[in-house]
Amino acid sequence: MHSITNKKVRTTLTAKDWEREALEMIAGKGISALAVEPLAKRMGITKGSFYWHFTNRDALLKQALLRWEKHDARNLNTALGAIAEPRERLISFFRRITQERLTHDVFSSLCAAADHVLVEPILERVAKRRINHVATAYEDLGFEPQKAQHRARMAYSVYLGFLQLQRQQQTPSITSQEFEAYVEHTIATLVPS
Amino acid sequence: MHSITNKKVRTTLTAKDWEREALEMIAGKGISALAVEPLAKRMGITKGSFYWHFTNRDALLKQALLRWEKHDARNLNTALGAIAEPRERLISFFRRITQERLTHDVFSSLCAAADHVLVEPILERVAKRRINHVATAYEDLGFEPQKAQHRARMAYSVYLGFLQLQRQQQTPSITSQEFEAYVEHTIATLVPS
DNA sequence: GATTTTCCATACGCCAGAGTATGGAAAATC
DNA sequence: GATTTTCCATACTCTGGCGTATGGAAAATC
Repeated sequence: MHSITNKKVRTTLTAKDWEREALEMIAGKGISALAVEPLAKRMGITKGSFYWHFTNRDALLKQALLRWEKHDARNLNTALGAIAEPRERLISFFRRITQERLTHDVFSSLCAAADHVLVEPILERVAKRRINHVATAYEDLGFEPQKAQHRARMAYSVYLGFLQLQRQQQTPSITSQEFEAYVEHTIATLVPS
Repeated sequence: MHSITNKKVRTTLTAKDWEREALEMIAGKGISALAVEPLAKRMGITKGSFYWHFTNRDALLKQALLRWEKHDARNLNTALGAIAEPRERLISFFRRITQERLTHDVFSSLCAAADHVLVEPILERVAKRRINHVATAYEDLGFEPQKAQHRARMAYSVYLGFLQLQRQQQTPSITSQEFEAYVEHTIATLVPS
């Protein structure tokens, strides 16, 4: 009944498989490209399967987004929450821009569809979570709560703006030293030494 | 032959009229909603007219985008280039975020479609133009060219991030004093006194 | 081993939007 | 005032994606 989670062996698909593939699709082509027939083709299967696992397209989207959000929240707490030194915590937050390809590509695609009914609440929660995370780091650095909140929102804006520029290819090559210099500059002006 | 540019009188439409309406549509519903039949309906007319003025949908989009870009470039030079004091020039740049509804709504919609083939080059040129504008302001403030460029890119990122947050309704009400405090904070950290 | 349940293939109907074809009215031109 | 151009309406076709209906094979259950 339950599928064997082996590779190579063609086994029956689960809803989780569809959600994973959906996120891949979103990361690559954006949420508007998340169509069930093309998705099925990518998985070497037909629609028939999909509509057995999900009631409709939005159901898949909803589930996939929730899965992504959980992953992101967990990510924030483990990878970043563990760092004690607040300055390091902030820097690591910005460094993460270049890590975790899939997760960030999905996020970038979601930002591009911020007005979508199913996407908006996700982005809202994620933003609140992340900004608060950064804000506490600033508080640990001695900022008063209000200032910390402002600075955090601003830092997060820089992050969002960076993603935007990345999508328009206005960002210097990610490996170049020019990019490194830029990152150094923004860190220097955003987190006080 | 040429239509009378009077109001009230139902006159024949021009390509310019279509472009204007297209920009309104883009500002309101995004570029993916720029469909010719709905657009025609909004103008109280039918497709037949459209395909007389344009060869296809992309032709309209292209023209509308070019028109918008020109307006934006002109806007940058007149409204902002006139300000002598560099600090004021920068501040005014950020203030403009809340001005010029239509122009900015269009820009916001374009950012959401940054990966579109026709949109990307526009955003690229506009970004380069705006960032350079800000960079020279920073240079006038005494920044060395490299630092000025970095700071400008960062400032522009803040602007883009703000637009993003605005699209996800994560921005405090535009009229509230909380918002004013936030703006003051970002200005304070972005432009040195 | 017969039956039920799980999972998927195939074949449909439906709809929105793109683009085409054609005709016709009104205005401009002669 | 006859003719040509402009500009638009109407009526199609075509495509892609959504969702449904139904049948069938394989696996699980009895």
